[in-house]
Amino acid sequence: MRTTNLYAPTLRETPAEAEVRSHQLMLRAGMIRKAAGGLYSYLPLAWRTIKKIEAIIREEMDAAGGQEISMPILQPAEIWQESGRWPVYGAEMVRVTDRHGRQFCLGPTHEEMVTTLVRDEVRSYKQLPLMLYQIQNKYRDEIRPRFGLMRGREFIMKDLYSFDKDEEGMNESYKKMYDAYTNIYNRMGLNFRPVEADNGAIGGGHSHEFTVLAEAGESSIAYCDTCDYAASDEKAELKVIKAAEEEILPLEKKNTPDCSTIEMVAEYLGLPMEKCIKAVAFQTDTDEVVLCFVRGDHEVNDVKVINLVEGALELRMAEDDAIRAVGGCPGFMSPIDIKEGTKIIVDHTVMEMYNACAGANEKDFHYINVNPKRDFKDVVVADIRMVQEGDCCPHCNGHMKMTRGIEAGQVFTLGTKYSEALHATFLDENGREKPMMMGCYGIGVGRTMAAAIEQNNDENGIIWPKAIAPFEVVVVPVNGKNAQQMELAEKVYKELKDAGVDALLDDRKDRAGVKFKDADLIGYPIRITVGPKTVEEDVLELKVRRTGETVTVSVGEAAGKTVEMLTDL
RNA sequence: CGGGGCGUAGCUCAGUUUGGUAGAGCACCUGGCUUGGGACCAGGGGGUCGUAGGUUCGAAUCCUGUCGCUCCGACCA
Repeated sequence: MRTTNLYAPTLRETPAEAEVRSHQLMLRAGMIRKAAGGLYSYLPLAWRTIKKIEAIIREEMDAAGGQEISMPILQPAEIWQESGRWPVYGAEMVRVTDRHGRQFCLGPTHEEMVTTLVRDEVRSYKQLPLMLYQIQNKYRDEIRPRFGLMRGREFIMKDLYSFDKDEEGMNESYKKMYDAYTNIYNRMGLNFRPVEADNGAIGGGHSHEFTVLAEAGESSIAYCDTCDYAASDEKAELKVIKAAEEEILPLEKKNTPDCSTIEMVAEYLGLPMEKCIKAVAFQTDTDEVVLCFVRGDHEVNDVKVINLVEGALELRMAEDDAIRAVGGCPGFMSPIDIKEGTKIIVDHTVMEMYNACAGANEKDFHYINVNPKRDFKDVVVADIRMVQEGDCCPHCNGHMKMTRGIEAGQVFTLGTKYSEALHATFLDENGREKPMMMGCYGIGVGRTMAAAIEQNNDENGIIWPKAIAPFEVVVVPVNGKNAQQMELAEKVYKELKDAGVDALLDDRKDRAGVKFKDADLIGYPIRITVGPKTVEEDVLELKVRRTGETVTVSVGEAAGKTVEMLTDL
């Protein structure tokens, strides 16, 4: 490919609409252009990278036993009604009506489609396991599309669905996909972590998010500095923290005027925050009040709370009246003296505290010498706190660190949620009808590209990992109007192509600076410069984008040396 | 959907406070000159100032509606 024949309009300045690095750089490098909010055209450079990412995904999916298919994007409402998701999916689903008044949607995901595809053909356990995947556009009418390709309304996604005859098989399929994903992200050269994730409403089973580590990431993850434990902050398990044993003192009420926050109480009474008990009151979607208590220096993790409250789908902060109705006093709450039957959840670390301070359920009063084991009645004890940097790892003696990441892929087991709803059943060895055990495994392709840029850039532009670079090497003749330089550049370019290198020749007649700036911006892993010295002394320069390292070789050695350097990158 | 910000040339933005002939840099076209890090000189093309209405002798500028973009929040791959 030659630059004069490549549609890659680079921008010297950063368009105002782009906030994050990957978005800015993709626009500047002439990779993408916006059609409307959350909708983008992929120009040749971006599309080459997308195809390289897809190729890696395909190889690993196929190697793991997956078979590629393609299912409709436009999907009939019926199958969604059958699974029960037509009404619940909400405004996020793009719905369309055809000329006959039939309803359809643009698929936000393909569980219904693939399950109905399989149920009509698979009858016997002998036809299982089965793994089908596709790389397809998906549609979600996001409330707020943002960050360029990171959160669009139309996005490219690889989705694989596994069908097994039993749980054991499903777990095997899960393991295969987990390993395949690990290979995929390793091959792309990305720094990532498989992170234990909360799969909330989707139901039990395993779930990992493959998170590319980057500061601009939307998800906050916690990982152990010693073992390989990593989890989303919402999911991270926490050990009980034992407090030093103390003599148990009698409960005492203290006047604490206007001390409605932990900081104020702690300061007023001269106690450290970890001697106080923090109260947070929630109300469920059915208006049940749930009182939660954690140590003063901790935070409540509402996802853990939701999972503990039967039937609750969401929580909001409780209204003051609702708190009073169960005997609590906003700002001065404790589990003591709360109306019987009220749901009270106490973090397991709180139960280990001695002579702590907690609200007295009366305005401007707190109790001191609260001893939860003695004083708390009818409470649920559980892990409900949010992980913090420095917490002990639940699996080893290490400590937790926090970082941010971009969720680029996710794997989870579905069990029989869709196979039951859509009657995807088979006959087992004993002739009994059973629903298939399913799993689903997604990779956001465009998001992965954005994540790669987010993780690999500097002030001059993108620094592509070679496996997904739009071109591996760019050959730049310093003076495009100098026939001798052009001739040598052509020669090097041809030798690179012959050696199997994915090369680009910058044959523009622009000044050298323009071509160098573009090369840095677009981020080709290696740049080969052909200049006057090449003509006069038979030497040219190979420059590594990431390190800035340059080596000088003869024209004849160029292709061989490039191949060698690419191998080491 | 709640809360901020912004819509003026292809891009980045000035001009809006205090109403009076539409601006700059970059990009683009022509010619010259130049060629190892986004040159230089000369000439040129390009905007119903998002849109609809109102106030005014006169509106990019003031008022109202509306559309779009963007950031934060709730939601999510």
